[in-house]
Amino acid sequence: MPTSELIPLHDLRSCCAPLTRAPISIENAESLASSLKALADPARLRLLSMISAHADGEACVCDLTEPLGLSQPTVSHHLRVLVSAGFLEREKRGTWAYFRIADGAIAAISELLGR
Amino acid sequence: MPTSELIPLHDLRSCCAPLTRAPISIENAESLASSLKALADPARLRLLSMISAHADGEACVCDLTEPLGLSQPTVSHHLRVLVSAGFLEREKRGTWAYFRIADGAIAAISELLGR
DNA sequence: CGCATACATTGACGTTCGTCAATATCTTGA
DNA sequence: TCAAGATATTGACGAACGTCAATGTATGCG
Repeated sequence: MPTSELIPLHDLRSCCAPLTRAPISIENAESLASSLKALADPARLRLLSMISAHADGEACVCDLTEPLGLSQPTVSHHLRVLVSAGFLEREKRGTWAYFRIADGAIAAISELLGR
Repeated sequence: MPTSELIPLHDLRSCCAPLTRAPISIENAESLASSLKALADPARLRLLSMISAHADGEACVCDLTEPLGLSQPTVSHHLRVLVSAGFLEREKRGTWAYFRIADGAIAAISELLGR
């Protein structure tokens, strides 16, 4: 099963109105739910937090595995989910894969929910 | 299994800093993930949207079942999840149960994520 | 009281999810 | 070219989730 690509967060943002104004469409509800689902896990929230608090705003898997307390495959899995959802960007430099927060991604969700 | 009560959203709000500043604690990550999980479902997002767009900002189960396209027990289930998470308030009037958006609930999540 | 209506609860079922051990792939350096 | 290290993928397993049919509970009305 290929990593199913989620709808880009920018598309969510372009959706008509805040959640609480007019009835959301089924398609938009599914898109937003997918994005929220990617965020709705303690390990992934901690990963986002750890990465953005890390030096230079980036971190490799090896920086994250031990402090998170999960196995390396599990960490890779969570990072992949976050990249697919558009919350992280991945850059391979040498043997290492560096992850950083995708600019504006979290703000997009935030705006969609609130006002 | 008794409806497990989630940490009140206000407590989430009081948490130290935005997600992207300092490493979030495990406890806070779990609280926030629980709240997000309650939101991360298409049916529940549509319910929130339909309720706040409904006349007087409130709706009963019977208003929601048919437009949502799910069975009455399923709708009740989703509403219970949203009430438990603090996104909805429930008021029983006669035979009907009226639901409305809990003031500031969504904004609390929104603020926690963004900026 | 007894029936109808509105909603909640229970129990079951298939699906999705989080996790790990094992293994595969890729990159660097000797 | 080979070995070592970093990351990704696969496969398996139990837990949690979304859904419904069936049933339970409570409220209002004759």
